[in-house]
Amino acid sequence: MTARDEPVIGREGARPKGVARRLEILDRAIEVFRERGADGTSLRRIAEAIGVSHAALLHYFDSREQLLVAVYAHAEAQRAASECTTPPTGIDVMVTAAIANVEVPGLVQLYTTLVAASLESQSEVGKAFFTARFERVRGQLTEDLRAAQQAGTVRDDLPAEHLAALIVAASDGLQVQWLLEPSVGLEETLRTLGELLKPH
Amino acid sequence: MTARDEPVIGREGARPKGVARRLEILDRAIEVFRERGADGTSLRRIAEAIGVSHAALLHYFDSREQLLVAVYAHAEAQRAASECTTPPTGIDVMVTAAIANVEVPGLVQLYTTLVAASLESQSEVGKAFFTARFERVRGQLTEDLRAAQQAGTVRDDLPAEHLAALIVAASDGLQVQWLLEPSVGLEETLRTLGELLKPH
DNA sequence: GTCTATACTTTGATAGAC
DNA sequence: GTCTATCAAAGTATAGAC
Repeated sequence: MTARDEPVIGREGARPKGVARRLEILDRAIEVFRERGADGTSLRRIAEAIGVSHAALLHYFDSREQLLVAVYAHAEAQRAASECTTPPTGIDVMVTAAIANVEVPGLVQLYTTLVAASLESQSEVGKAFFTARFERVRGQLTEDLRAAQQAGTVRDDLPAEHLAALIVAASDGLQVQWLLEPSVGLEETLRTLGELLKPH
Repeated sequence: MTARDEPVIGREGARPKGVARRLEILDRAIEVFRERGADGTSLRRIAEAIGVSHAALLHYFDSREQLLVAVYAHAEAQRAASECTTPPTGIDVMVTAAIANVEVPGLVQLYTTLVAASLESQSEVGKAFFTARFERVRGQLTEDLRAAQQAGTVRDDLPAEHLAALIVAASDGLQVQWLLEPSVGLEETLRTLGELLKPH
């Protein structure tokens, strides 16, 4: 996935100038999250850190949730773009992604918060974004796993779709457990999942 | 786990009468969640549904988060108490628990929201509750798995602690994926995880 | 001990001026 | 395109009635 594929979250009919300013705001917002985490991320605090009014942010994003989703999507796209070489096996992708996520605690916190918010019935953008994201990640992982099954590196007696969903779920869930209790051992536990997937 | 073991979330020095009223409030709050989900669960809405002022709720609970954590803890304890017979194998426990959870969407939503909130640095009660809960569930599951490993029903070439953390993470993560996209197949995927755990 | 009334502060969101 | 002004709602805290 390259940055070119990044879906534009927010105003659809944005002008080029507006798009540039939007990206500028997103970049600065990501910096804010990296520095201070995802704790006091009200519209006013973000706006203050960027140097504009909170109403200005709502000029580019229809709601606070839309801004936060755009921030997460942008950060994810940036990280994906920085990885030029895509590792072959699916489990390694998730391991390295989880490790990279956890090195920026604010992002995991933001991700978890947004996923939880997307479960609420009011959430429109969040539900759409994460539904699509889960489907995309599971789909990609399923392909990788199927190839690995044919190559003989992953056991082929279980459906790849299930394994893909399990990997995503385990990765998400372990990151949360690790944030609450670092002794869980994120990397080792994910590698144990990798062992589980190997053929007999 | 019986209801007797339920930790008292909230005021420590509560009198018997206060405890009774507290439980009454919790019972009614759970009803509210069952009926309307966890969408518009502000203190004022909950209070209105119960028939008291929102300030009255804060007489029994120090904060909104404390009330919500108590609601979840109470609902979990109720459900645990209703299961008299504890299934032997660890994976089945998680499967049935996940199925039961998902039948009350509001509870999963509440759980996910509270876990996300507990990651914030301000969260005190939430962080304490979920850290303890994860440790307790992982510990119990680790014991079950170790017994199953010695009985030969679970492969013993991988550490039980890792498997326990994986089961919890997969269960939590899959419930979220299922809520966003029911076609994921919560039960089947969890049973596939059970297959992964079987010895060669 | 229990609860209502009330006020304070912050929040997301909107409207309109420049 | 950006701001100020303003609003309604929310969490929180206090005072006092019973």
